[in-house]
Amino acid sequence: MSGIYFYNTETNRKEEFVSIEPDHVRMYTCGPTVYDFAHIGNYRAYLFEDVLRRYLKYRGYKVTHVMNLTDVEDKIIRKSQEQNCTIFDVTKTYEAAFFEDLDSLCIERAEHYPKATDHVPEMIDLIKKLQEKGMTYEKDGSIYYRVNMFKDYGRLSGNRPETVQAGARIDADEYEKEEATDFVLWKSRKEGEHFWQTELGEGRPGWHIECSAMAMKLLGSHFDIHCGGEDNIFPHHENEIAQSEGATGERYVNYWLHCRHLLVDGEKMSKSKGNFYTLRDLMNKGFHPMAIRFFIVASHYRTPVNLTMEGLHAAHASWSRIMDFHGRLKEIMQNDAEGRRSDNLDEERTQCLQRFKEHMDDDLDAPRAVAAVFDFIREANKIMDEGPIAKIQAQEILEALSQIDSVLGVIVEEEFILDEEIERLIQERHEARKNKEFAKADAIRDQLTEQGIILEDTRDGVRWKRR
RNA sequence: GGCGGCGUAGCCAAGUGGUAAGGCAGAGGACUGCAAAUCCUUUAUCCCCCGGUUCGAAUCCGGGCGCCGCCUCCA
Repeated sequence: MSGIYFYNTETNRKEEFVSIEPDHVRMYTCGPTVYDFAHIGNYRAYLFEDVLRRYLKYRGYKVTHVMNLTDVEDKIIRKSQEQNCTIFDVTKTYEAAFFEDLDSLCIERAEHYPKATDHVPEMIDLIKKLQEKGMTYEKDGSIYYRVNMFKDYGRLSGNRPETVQAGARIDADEYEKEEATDFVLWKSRKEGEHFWQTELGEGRPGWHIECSAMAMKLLGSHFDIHCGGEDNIFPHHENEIAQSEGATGERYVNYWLHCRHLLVDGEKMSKSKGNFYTLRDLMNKGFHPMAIRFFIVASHYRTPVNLTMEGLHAAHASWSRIMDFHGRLKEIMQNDAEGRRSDNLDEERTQCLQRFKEHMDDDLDAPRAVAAVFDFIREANKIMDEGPIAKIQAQEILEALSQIDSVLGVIVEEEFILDEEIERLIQERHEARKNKEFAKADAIRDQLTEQGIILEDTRDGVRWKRR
């Protein structure tokens, strides 16, 4: 059987994935800077990574996944100064919000969420290693990485140091460095800023160093996969390679996977354009988090996704189709009647699972994998329309669906109870229908629809679901 | 200026040499008291444009046009 293929940013090719340790994948993904609520574009990256880790598990790997939390950085410091509080007061709020959002989106927890502020000693060690190798220089108490000392610089992004300088914007950093491409490893203390007292002096770490230090601490100096949004390719990940490999002399990461940005109405999200959405904003507009998840998860991670309200509505409809199918099977399981077994259905189920795997193996081609699921749903519905199927078969399909959903993560098993008032209305409508008082029955149905409860009359009685 | 990516129906989106998946929306039909759900039929003579290679290209090559991202701390 063929293996899994991923598009590696470093080689610009799809490559067969081979883990360093058999059956175990070690991956690092760049997490949020907890200075504000994350927006839906940020979650695209986390959702892509979630599907990646879920799929690796689906394919039998044990996954050790590390996602960092950047909790010391310019914007955090600025906010703490404005609000006259510590950086920790700022970060704890948004960190909590971040985890709440992960739960809303059914994003699985990574194995580790290291924070930068907890790993200053590790960063210091790494910087010292680079110093010993003569790859750094100091200016006014700050320490810089000398990019020219790393001959492989530019391997990932294709930006060679000499071309970066050509047309790049003028360095806006307040710190002094020799070459435009050099970057700061350690920032000397500034008045009013949070700082650490260390053997490198008083100051705080630069941004890139935290990922190298924490990744290598938790995953080793050479691991399998590193992910992030496309904007991380340069300079962040390029610099991570330079730091890590510069210090260890070993290869840092085998596969670099990056997702494209999520656009809003064709444009990059920004506060000034007013097209900036947090997950909470979209939920307040009435979108179910699973519809939002489906919208993103069913797109290909290497294609820019354009978020529109129309698109979200379509995603909700598609997701409902899956949920309806799931509900239909659950209902069969609960019915007393026993149906017949359909060989065709077995065939369709097997084929669906096979196609799902085949497409996900091909660089996580979710659009095609999802199409296979819809094909199956249509065929299965057709067979079930012809007559009841055997319970055991419904059970098998539910199991297949659950396997697929262990990757997509969009099926919610909510066993919620209707409150008495609604229960009473449904009963009242039932009576009205029996007496052919259709106007009254329809009025009740409309009323419940407004409350988000949809009624469907079937041969076996009324069925209800949430919008 | 440098690096990378994209351009397929009303919308979203697959397809990288063999004659256009899938979802949403729309239209018609079956079912229904009416709906909903479900099923059936239907919706691109054609894949941004122009050349070229080929028996054959949306798919490869060359040249345009348009759009997006990155180029120092934004996923």
